[in-house]
Amino acid sequence: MTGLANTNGRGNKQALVRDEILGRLDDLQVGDALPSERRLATELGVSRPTLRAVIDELVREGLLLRRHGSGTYVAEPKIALPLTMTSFSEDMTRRGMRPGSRVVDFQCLAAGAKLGQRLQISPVDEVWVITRLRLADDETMAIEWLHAPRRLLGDLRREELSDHSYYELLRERQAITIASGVQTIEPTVTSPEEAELLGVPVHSPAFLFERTTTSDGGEVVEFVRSVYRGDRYRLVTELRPALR
Amino acid sequence: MTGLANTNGRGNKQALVRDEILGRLDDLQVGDALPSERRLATELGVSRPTLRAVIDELVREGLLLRRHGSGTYVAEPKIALPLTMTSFSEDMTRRGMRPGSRVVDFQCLAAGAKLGQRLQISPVDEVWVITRLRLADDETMAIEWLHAPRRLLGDLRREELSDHSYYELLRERQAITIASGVQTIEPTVTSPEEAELLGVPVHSPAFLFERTTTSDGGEVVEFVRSVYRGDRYRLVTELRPALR
DNA sequence: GAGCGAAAGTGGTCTTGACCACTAGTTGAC
DNA sequence: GTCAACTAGTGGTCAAGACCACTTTCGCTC
Repeated sequence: MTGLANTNGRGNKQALVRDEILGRLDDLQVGDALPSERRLATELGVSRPTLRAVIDELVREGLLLRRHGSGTYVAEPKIALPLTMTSFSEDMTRRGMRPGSRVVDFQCLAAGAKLGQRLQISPVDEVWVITRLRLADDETMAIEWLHAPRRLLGDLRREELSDHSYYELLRERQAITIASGVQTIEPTVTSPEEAELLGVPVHSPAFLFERTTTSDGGEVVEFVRSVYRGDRYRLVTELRPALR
Repeated sequence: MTGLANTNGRGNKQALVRDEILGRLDDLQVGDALPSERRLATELGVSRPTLRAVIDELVREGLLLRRHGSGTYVAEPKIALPLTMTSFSEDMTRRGMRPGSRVVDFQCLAAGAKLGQRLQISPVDEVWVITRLRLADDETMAIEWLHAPRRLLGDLRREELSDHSYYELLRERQAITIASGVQTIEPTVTSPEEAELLGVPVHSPAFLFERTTTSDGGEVVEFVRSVYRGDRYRLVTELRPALR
């Protein structure tokens, strides 16, 4: 899935160490201990402060946890919590800001196992992956990666993306109407690639949104992953009467 | 407002430096430059890596921004974005987890200017400030600071807080019914105090919730500030038909 | 076998120093 | 007045090292 890599070719030692540690995490269970910092630093050929900086990141991201005097351990996964939301453009307009959107990349790929599962298609089926920036008053506020089964859109030209929303294209081409969806929101920190696109420092607090949307015929029509700047964003919820 | 301090008496150099910089920020405008790192380090009597660690935090929190080769500047404030939400206990129960709540502190204070404004009372009016932990299966998931005008609750005993929700107390004592509210959600990182209460490392990603709730008579009955663990939480939204 | 103290191991904090990469300001030539 | 080159300033990355504080393990004694 594009947008997830945290080593965007800069190849500095921190990035390389991070890759290495993430690779090792694949082979570990929750609760397993990593080698000690001194040992890992030696093994990976970096200084201990450099290693610690990377482990600091992974701890902040909830992947690792440290215990003073004991060790560094693989952390436990997350819990879900529900709520609802309106669209970016609508919100920006309501705030007297001019919403904008810019496609920075789009390509067609085989779905693969994970994305195939999310979209409920075969892993070999093709998927459009569209990378867009969401702007308000010409400032980048969010990055969005839209994944849509190719069979729903057929061949696609960049101009079509600029001139129409995905939902409009679905309606026009396939007579498909959006019915419902599920979205998750997590706090995160920006990767180097995300930081560059958003114009913020690396490892800044941010919102990570992931949304799976279903048509009224019951099929999954998109999976969207977005990163919203935490320095320029907060969510506001209108609370309903008879709060529990 | 309790819970905001990020130096909980540990008094290490990073905490002291952080206080000092935050103090200086009070006198600066958005866009103003801080003194250079080398200069600040000398002025504050710390090493440059130590200073940088603190500035890293403040950058992550969206208070400062750095430009390579240019300087460190006061960052711009945030934008709002709306949505809605259900209660902690309800969610935990739905997930097959046992919700719990524990009062760790409660005291009566004069509101002060800021809190007075939020609660629409005089700054000299008294306010109950109740600090609670929210637990699921005996693990702390969130910290909550409830601020309520004293005149709504009168004198309060700890057992009353444990045996009743605030809303029940309002109904019983004042015949007040909750009508609506506004809540904001931001990504943040945990302070040392919050980290200790939550049992997570300092500067871990977390959700910061702030909620102001109004009765059907139109008066503000509470201001609540909560920090939810980002490593054990994500928000899930059910999206409505006809997404815009 | 249990308990206690010491040692060894762990993470946490800080310093000094070096060097890289970027930006902004200054100066000189045209 | 403009432009290019240079310099000085900025942040960014990394290393080596020391020492503190906590936890775990081991060895010895009872």
